[in-house]
Amino acid sequence: MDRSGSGDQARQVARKLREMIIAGRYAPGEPLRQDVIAEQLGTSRMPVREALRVLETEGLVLLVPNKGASVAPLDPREVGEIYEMRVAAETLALRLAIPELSNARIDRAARLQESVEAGDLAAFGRLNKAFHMTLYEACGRPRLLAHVAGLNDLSDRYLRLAIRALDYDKRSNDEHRALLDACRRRDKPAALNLLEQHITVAGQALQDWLETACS
Amino acid sequence: MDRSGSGDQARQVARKLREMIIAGRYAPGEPLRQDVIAEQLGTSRMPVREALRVLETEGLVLLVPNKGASVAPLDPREVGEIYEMRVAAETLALRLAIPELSNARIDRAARLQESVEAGDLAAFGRLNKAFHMTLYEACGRPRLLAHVAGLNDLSDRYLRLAIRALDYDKRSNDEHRALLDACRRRDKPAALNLLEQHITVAGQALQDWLETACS
DNA sequence: ACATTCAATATTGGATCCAAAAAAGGATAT
DNA sequence: ATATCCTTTTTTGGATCCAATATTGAATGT
Repeated sequence: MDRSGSGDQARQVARKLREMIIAGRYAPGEPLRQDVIAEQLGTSRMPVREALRVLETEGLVLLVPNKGASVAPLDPREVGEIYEMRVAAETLALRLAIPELSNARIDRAARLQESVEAGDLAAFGRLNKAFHMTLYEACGRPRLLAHVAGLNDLSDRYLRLAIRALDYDKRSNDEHRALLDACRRRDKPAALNLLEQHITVAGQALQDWLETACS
Repeated sequence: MDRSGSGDQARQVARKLREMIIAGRYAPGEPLRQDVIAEQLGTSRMPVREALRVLETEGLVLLVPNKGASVAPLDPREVGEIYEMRVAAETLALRLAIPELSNARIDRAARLQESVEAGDLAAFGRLNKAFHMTLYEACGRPRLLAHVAGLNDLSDRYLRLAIRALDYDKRSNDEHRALLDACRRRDKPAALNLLEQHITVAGQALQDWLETACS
């Protein structure tokens, strides 16, 4: 098959499963049978087992000895924790990024924001993440960026459920534009404030909706 | 039931390898041969392979397709990034912990600090981590705590190298006592300030020493 | 009818096997 | 002597095999 990753099917399996779980194509709590996945992806169980280990440490899969793997359940009470961590990590990333921001990068982010506003709801998660990451990437901290991306993956699973009900994207657009403006002015305090509010408010709205809707 | 041995050797292997790497018993960059480790730990290669995947996502192991695993190299330039992340994560943890801190927990931390001061240098890393985590655990955020613990593991690899040269532990003791005092007074701003300084200064000293000593 | 026990089944975890890729070593040519 | 090619060895990655554990379901007894 794909020779590009020859010698590394576990990574490919992990990537595919990760996308599927984040996109909600596997239900939370759903058991993940090794042989089923292996057959679906046309490999043996071995790469699947390694992939499941990786996804477990990423927090997307629950792995119980001798019982097997299942999609990590969604717990609305966890949303608060994830968003608290996002505020901490993303404000750090932006703080470190702003002094390094080039106009070209800001323009790139602005174009992504236009795509967000033009795109459909299905693409929102992906484009929204790309917008934020484009700004953060200027900080040049690979480990921090990986951490931010991981938190984004975790929260996207919850966001999917609420995005329609909350008009989440509408609200987000104004804040994104304001953030871009602050970045253009290289106004660090304003940008950090906007970002913190952006994330905090979004997390609060999300958690509120989940807790009322799921009960 | 006998939870200890059966059903999950991969976790045990991961735990042992993790400890070995953090303790510096494997040199940075050293290749990790699957069959060697398997024989040393009395298992087959399979649990070793799964463990290596896990340790790779934790940032302790480098895994190159078809080439094998090696202990993640130490790069002094990375120390700054890790400590920036520690400040963000640990101040968050402490901020959330302080309102929940019981006197019993503070006393427990204080006893750990006494152990730190009494213990030898070899035990410093472990006891120091236990001291901090005891305070943080009151925040009740499992994911955040796991993240903090992971960052601690990463920085301990560097700290090991410099701890003797820097009289790191001496400096640390005063700051720990001051932090305990602030916690006893439930003085959140003071505690957060002390913690931020504690981590930042330690990181700076560590990075400076590494960059001069390694060049 | 219901709970319990025990056999049958399914699924995981670990070991082994095999092929492919990389590394090591040695012969040859310049 | 050195570089290059080719063979041999080592090591990884993936598939398969087997044992141990968990789950299912049926049979039995109350």
